[in-house]
Amino acid sequence: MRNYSKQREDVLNAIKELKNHPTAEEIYGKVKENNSTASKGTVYRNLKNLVIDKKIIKISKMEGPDRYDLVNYPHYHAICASCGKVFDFVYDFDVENIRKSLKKQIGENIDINDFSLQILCDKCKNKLQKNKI
Amino acid sequence: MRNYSKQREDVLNAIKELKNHPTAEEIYGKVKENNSTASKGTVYRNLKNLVIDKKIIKISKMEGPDRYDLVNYPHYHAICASCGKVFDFVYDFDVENIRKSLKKQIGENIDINDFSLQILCDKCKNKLQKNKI
DNA sequence: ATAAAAATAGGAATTATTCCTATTTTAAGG
DNA sequence: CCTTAAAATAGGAATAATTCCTATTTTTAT
Repeated sequence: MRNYSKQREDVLNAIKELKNHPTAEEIYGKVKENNSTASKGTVYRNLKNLVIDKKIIKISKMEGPDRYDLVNYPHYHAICASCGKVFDFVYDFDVENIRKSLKKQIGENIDINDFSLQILCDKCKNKLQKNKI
Repeated sequence: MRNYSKQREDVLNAIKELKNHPTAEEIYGKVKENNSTASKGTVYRNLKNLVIDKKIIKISKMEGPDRYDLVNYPHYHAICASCGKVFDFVYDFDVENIRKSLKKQIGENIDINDFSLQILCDKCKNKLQKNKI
């Protein structure tokens, strides 16, 4: 594993400090607050690299910018399609079996980095019911 | 269930015609090609509504705009964090059990609309190995 | 020590998404 | 069938998010 550049560490540290799924913009802000030289391009590049390296994952919602979260303990995200609320949860997915199944279907021995669930939360379910959407 | 507006159907039809995970822009293009009056705002609004209604799902990658796919048969998506390649796959997730687990953890009886996997495909794994990233 | 490869700064350029207002359409009630 | 309120839309401006570009710096490999 190649050593992280100063800037990549700055990005990772910013996420650690921010907590609660910051956006790229918020991360860039924190990075600058910490007097890192990292430019916006560098932040985006390193967010991608950190995702590839499984240090962080990206959380995408139906609205607003993408968000990022540390991979510090094994948890996943369930994201409401309607209101965008993100629920952290733990679950023991049978990763090995899923990987085998994928191997069979696509012929590749991929690595599984993350699961995410798109859901409808109670509040939104009720509201949609009421509005008959 | 409220009837779909003409425009919402136009958006859904555009996705059906396009196949292969079109972007909002591509969908808007197709919608216009089909002489729908739908504006861009309408396309985005209805993409969200169609996701909430489980007619389509959104696919988010590490780069490029979000993409959409029909929920026509039960399949999920595994997305390479590095190259963005999307693999369709079928898997029998134990939805009921996952839902129960979520109920216990977050106290809500959410609906699960979709699963998605963030992965590293073989090609990218090898390239990263080679480059020691 | 040196050359090649990779990463960065700085910010411009582009692209994606949201938002706004006036208008039109739909739903509900009498 | 009217009437009114709520919801959805058109059109496009405004905003926000992301990518891209060039010159420079840093790292890696030899």
